[in-house]
Amino acid sequence: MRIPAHSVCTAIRDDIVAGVHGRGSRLTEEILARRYGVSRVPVREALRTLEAEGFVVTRRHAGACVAEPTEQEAADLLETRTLLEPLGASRAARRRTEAHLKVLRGLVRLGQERARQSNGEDLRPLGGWFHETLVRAAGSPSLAALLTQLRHKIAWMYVQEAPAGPVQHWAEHGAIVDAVARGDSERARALMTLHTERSASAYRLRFAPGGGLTERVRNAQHSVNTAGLLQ
Amino acid sequence: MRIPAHSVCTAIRDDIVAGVHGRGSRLTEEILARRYGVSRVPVREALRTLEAEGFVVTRRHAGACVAEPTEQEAADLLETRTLLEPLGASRAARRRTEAHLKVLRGLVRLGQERARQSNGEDLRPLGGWFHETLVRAAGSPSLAALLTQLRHKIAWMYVQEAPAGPVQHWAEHGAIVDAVARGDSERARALMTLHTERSASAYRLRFAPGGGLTERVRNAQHSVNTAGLLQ
DNA sequence: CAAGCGAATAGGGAATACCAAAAGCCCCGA
DNA sequence: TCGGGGCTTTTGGTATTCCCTATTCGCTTG
Repeated sequence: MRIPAHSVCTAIRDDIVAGVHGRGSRLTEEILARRYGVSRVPVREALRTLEAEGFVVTRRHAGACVAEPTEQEAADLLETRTLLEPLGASRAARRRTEAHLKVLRGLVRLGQERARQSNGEDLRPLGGWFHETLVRAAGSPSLAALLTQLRHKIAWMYVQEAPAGPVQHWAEHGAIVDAVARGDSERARALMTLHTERSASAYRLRFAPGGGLTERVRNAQHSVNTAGLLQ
Repeated sequence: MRIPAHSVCTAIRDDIVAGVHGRGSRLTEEILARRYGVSRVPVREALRTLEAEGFVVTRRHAGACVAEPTEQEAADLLETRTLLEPLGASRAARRRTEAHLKVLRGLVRLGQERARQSNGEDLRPLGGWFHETLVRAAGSPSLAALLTQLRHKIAWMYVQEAPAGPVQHWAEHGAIVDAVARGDSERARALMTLHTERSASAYRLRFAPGGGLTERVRNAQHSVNTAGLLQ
């Protein structure tokens, strides 16, 4: 599986989010390098980036492991998003361009259509794109980076159940875009607050809600992962 | 100036915040390596980290430059902090340990003392330590990392004027710690909201508020920096 | 037999050398 | 004066090497 070296970071992150590298599993530079078909240096750079993003933890001379966020951290993640997403919406209402509006309206149109017909899984990525473009319309790269990181982590720790009312869900998206189009930043913020609070209930923790995995099981999983990497 | 290679990242970040590497100035790997007395590899890793943190921007095959945040981004930074700091306070109220409380009370005691006597600059770091320990008491490493990054960036882009009423300022700190000690998360959040909103007015943008520096001046500064690096 | 200590090993941290490719520049010519 | 082409600089990436530390396994000893 040879991968362009400059996107090793994305590849590893995706694999972590997808569960290929399990929580707490060891990330050996040599093995990663072979797995993605690059040398150790790009791997190390990627690991530094992922460490800064909070996906891996490193101890000096002891290498990198996939992080093991607690239930508390996972909860904070959702709450952080419910705080920042409205900020993005309000900023977007002030700074959006016509091009942004066009894309947003297209996404909403598509989403509402599909929500009415197929309540299937194919509108999950649409929701992601919607929020992604919205925060980009806010014209603040750092805020956008923050929120995309948050979404990545949330996708990692939570499994998003099919939203209870997809039509309602996308109606809210539409209302937000309307407020953004009118430049009504306060209404956009309020609507987004409601929206994120409502959709937060559709997220369920991925790992055992009780107390996490035992050491025995963790080590077993680790062996499995290592074996898989060596194939 | 030989520096342990594993802290090159911190060194560069500190230099950026301190203004040694000016906004938009070029960061050549070779020069950085010589400046900090390490080889290119640690420098490259550090640059990846700093890129993830938003302090530098890189274009493929065109190297790294110190970022040039717009006025908008700077404003968003302050607003983001006023949103996240209260979250940290409320979490701290639920999760703080006795050890945390002890340190916080000590800091407040010290700060209030110095605020009464010398309204000088020596209580600036105290404020930083206070907020730092408070967010660590929240027991959420990711939230703590987020807020420390925010503080670094704010220190980079803003010059903090001596707070108008240091006594009042530290009285608010005391009230927050009291709420945290009682486990009253909602009151801690509310107090912190007030506190951050109030202190936000003490920050003034570092760079020219009009339209930034001209290309001419920027290049001149760049030469100066380069000369300084080569000494 | 248990517990603790020490040696062996594996893996990360770092330096160095080297190459390819892309970007930026500088100069020359139209 | 402006545009294009070649040259140089610098980055991206690989390979190799050395050193150092954490871990682990086994041995010794109580």
